Amino acid sequence: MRQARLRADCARPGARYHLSMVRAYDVVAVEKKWRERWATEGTYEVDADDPRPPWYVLTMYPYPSGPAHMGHVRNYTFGDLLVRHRTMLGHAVLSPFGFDSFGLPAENAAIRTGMHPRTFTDARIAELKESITALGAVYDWRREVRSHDPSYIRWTQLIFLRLLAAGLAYRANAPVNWCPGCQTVLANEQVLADGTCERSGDVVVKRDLEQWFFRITDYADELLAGLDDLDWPERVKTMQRNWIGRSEGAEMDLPVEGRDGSDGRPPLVLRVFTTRPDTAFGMTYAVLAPEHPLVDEVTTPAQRAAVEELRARAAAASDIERTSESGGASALEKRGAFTGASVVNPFTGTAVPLYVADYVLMGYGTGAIMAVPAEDARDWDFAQAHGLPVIRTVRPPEGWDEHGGPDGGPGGAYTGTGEKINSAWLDGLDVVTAKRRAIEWLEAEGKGSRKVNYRLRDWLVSRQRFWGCPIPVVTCETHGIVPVPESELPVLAPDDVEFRPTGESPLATHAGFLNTTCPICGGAARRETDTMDTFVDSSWYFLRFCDPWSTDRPFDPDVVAHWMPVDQYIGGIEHAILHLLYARFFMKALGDVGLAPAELREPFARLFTQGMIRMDGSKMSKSRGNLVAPSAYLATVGADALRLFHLAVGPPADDVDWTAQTDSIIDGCARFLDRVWRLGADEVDGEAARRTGAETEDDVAIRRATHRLIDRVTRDYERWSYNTAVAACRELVNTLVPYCADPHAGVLGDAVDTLLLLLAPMVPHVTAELWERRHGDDIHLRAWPVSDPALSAEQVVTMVVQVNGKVRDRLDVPPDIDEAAAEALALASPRVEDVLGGVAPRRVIVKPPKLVNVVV
RNA sequence: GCCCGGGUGGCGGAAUGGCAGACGCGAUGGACUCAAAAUCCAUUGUCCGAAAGGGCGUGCGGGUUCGAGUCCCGCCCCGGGCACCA
Repeated sequence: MRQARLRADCARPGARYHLSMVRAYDVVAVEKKWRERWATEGTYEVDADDPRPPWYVLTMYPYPSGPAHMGHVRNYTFGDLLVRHRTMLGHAVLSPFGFDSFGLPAENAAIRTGMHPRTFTDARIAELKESITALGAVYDWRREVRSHDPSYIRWTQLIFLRLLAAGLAYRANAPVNWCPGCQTVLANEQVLADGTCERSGDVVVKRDLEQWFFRITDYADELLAGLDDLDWPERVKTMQRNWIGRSEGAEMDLPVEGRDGSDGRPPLVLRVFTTRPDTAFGMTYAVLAPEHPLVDEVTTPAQRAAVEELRARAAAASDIERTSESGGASALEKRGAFTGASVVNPFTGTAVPLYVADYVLMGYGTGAIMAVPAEDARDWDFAQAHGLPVIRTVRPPEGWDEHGGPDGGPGGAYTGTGEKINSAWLDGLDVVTAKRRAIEWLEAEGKGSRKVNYRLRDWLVSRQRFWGCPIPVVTCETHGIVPVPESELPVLAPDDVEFRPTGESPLATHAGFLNTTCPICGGAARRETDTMDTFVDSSWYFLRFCDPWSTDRPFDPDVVAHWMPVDQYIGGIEHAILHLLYARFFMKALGDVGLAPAELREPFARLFTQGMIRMDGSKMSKSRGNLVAPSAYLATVGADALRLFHLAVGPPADDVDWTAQTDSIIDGCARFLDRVWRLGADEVDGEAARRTGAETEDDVAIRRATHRLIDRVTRDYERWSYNTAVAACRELVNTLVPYCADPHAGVLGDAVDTLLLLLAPMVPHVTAELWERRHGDDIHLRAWPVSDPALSAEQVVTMVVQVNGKVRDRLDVPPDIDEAAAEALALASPRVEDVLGGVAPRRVIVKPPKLVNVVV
């Protein structure tokens, strides 16, 4: 092996990477050997009756888009490292893998090529599986799941039916987001802030359609409260909190003037939601959303034309136009029209004008507001534009009207705290108290009540696509919507389908699929042609992984209770809201319908979001066409070096820039592994005969360095600081190489063994090979090393001596030196005496054993 | 506009309020070689100095402290999220 000279040119045409180094060992052969070993020996297959304590590591299952790219490599390297590390720590580690295999790309490919999405998808899965395995990532492949597998579809459909039975799934007509590119509706979560589709980038339009929803809003409070106890990145939790958007306030009724019922017409009241009931005395007008059902009713003939024009414009405008044209500070762009009607302020009995304006949204609260320009910036802008009065109900800070505004200009709405004014019986109170009193008054008078509102909407799950899990219901002429009996699941899409360029789902026109019979009466019925959002599949796959063999239910709750929650979940920040919120909802809902353990409320105890790979300033992705294929690296430097690169380059949570320098850094990783190889295989050039017997001072220093390394690396693994763990290992190697000139056999052997154990989770192949040569057994079944405190403790430390905060001397001292000795030693330093020049210290700060600071 | 991150050598990055720049990449010089590759050794923030040594340095301006990359206040720049949610 010493003579092995691998001239590894990059064989693939177009690959960027070219290795010109001569390697110390046959990387490709070694890595292949161990990959096969792990697979045939089932090293990482575990069962629920394993006596070791369970530990569940999960990396988000991928959409199978073909061979792995660098983002996958990075992702699965972190996950695999944890699996191997936890195993060495003595856990039974559940490490499953699967594929999120429903989705639009396969259907688009079918439209393009005529190939059935299943054929296409299975081919992509084979490629991805192959390249993930080539990284040396280990999984319990017996547990593999694929969303599109009939044995998975069956349970996804059963879950749907149970949710339907529990009232957590329902069908409703609603204004929905329609993506013309994807030819389907989207959930709110799948529409980006600029009003485009997160998948296709097309501008999403509003349509009224009958759709299926999951009642996620029933869980809004629990989804919010549950976040507090999760060991997740704060930023992800904040994003979920904002998305749920809980706000407390009150609803109250504003009687429409002249519509008290005395003229025979039914009485008319306008219900509004506000978070600031304390400001009601400052209401100077009210506003309806353009889509509000009362608009027609209240608009006077004189105003009808203007109101109609506004509504037409609002309806035509997409959300982007509506926000971009009128967003921002400019008051004049707030578009609205007077209805001609007035509403009565229940607090004052005063009538104020009622407007229609597009800055009020039908989808939130009641779609109508009381407007208080003095204490709301949007109302202020609108009031300015329409010449409406302002009544302050909170005393603004001194000088607010002169310089309280932006850039010290004139102040506008004041939304802060302060003393209530102009508010009758609320005057003199603070805002919080006034808010409470106002609500109490509303409830006592029967004019309103406390109300909590959420930004969160129910989850729209139906998709007008073919390549998804069919929704298992039929529509019967007499019985309406009827669930398919559970015994008849799964409902599978037919194979003999034709994909049209229009993008229309073939299910909608396939007579054999469409025509069926009603499970209740046996009469003619029509199948539901919508399929489920693929986020439904990914909302429970981690539960199926626990018990993928279950044939009578999706999974055994007891087995799930054994493994769940996932101890460490790893994935991209892009799922901060979508997948992670849906999966949390599913965990709660499945518990409540009796499928999952009821007490298991949260699926993922810890979450880590790794950084993405950027190239030329943008995310490396297939759609941007800037992928760097790992294959060229795997065939040359090998998986270990590529893994090491991702671990060493920086903190795992940070983004990585793929630059012209990157290949050199990867070469450096390969170089390091070569050095480890030479140490482990006793091939260090010029290595002398090894001593035995008594250990010298230098030998003990190596022992100490080895044990300190155990402490450092162990701590770094715990805090996800792999870059510093790698750096620490490199330091030891840098120390060991010169030490090999005159090594003590036992000391060197222990040092190298320790190094291999610490590196094993990071670079599993090369460490396994060296360990086998040295000891004959499998390093990955060995225990994680533990340091000897007597050896890992520092023997001498460098004490810094400062004069006025500037370092003037460094002294070697024992780590347990006391204050008096440290001070005496510092003051006796010739260099310190020199700088002091006879001046007596004014004060001496002593922090043994690290520092003495002499102040003059 | 609001809410989070972040700004440290040529580059990626280290640093429980206590030696700024660990480790690596790149660069420079040297050993080995006919030569190259690989390998090994040394140097590498910046300025002054032959050297010893010293000055200056963590986006900018203040502050707290014996001592600040780290804590506080006010800015600037970069990245991300949210954005008429009443």
